[in-house]
Amino acid sequence: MKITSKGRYAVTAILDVALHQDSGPVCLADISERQRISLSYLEQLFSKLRKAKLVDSIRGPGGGYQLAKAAIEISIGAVINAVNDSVVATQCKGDKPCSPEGRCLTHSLWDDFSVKMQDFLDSVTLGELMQNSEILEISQKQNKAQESVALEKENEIFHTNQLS
Amino acid sequence: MKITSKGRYAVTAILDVALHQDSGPVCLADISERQRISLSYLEQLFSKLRKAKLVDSIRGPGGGYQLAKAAIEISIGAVINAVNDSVVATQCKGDKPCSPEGRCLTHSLWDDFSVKMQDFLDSVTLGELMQNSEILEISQKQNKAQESVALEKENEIFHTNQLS
DNA sequence: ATATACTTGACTAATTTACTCGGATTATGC
DNA sequence: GCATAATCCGAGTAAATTAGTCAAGTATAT
Repeated sequence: MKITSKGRYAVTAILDVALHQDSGPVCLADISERQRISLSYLEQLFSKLRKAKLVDSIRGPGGGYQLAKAAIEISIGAVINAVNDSVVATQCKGDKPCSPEGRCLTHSLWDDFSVKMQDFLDSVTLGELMQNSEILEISQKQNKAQESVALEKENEIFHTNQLS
Repeated sequence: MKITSKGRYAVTAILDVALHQDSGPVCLADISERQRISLSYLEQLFSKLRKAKLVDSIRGPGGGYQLAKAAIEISIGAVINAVNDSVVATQCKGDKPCSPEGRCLTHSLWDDFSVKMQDFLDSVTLGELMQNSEILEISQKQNKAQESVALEKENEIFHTNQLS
């Protein structure tokens, strides 16, 4: 399990698909422009996302990518695993302990943690993030609406409501 | 926030200190031998761990490193952050939205996730991992004890208990 | 047909990782 | 005080990874 900017690119890119697929397949050129990720790099990432069955591709004009399942069923962990090359599994496993005293123990401790982290990453889904954001966005819009109303009343409330 | 094998090296190394510091300061040469990490690389890692006030150093013969606080107060997140160079913060923050439509939104979604992950990493401590492992170790010893008993009975139970 | 868009593979600059080397500093025990 | 054990420190480097380019395809809608 590795988490680098490559994973961030993949997650933001697939999130872009999730956010825009209502109006049909999302093509990489659009994602490239919106997210400022190079087209060729997106091609590499989506090739892996497709092989991991996280997105479906539609070729030809008007084509692009769609989520292969509901956003709530796609975990961040799956996206990140998809774009990272399979780990070399340099750690020893439970069955074949590695020789130097103390090493196997720390390995198993790291494995403990590794499993916890994987569980965490698998528990967060694109859908969940999108929901949070919608709430956030709505509340921001509400704030803005209130703000413009508030501006008119500014002088009246300015000194009476500093703590909100 | 980045999670790579560098972080794993740091965590296993500081875990090694935690596991062996009962008998005085733990020197890097011992960690190097036990964990098969090059001495010079350990020096770099512990330089950062020390600057992050996660370990204390004792120089001279018989010296080495000790945890700067209780294992239960040292989070995996702190260890990983300590050894990774400070992130360039290429993402836009809430106050200064980045221009292309859709980009800022996906950035804030990623930030949502980033905060969740940081919280998770901060919630797991060295002490917690060590406790789990002690339980694991004890249960393994018990298993081994049972196994040697079981070996004597092997022929009797071999065909009657395949599914356990 | 033709333009659109995915598909694939080879190649590359920049960055990071993991490591080496050489030395300097500090503390201990004889 | 001197050898030794250990941390400190910085420069340098080969290998790996990242992020990207380029070029040649294939499938499909109009």
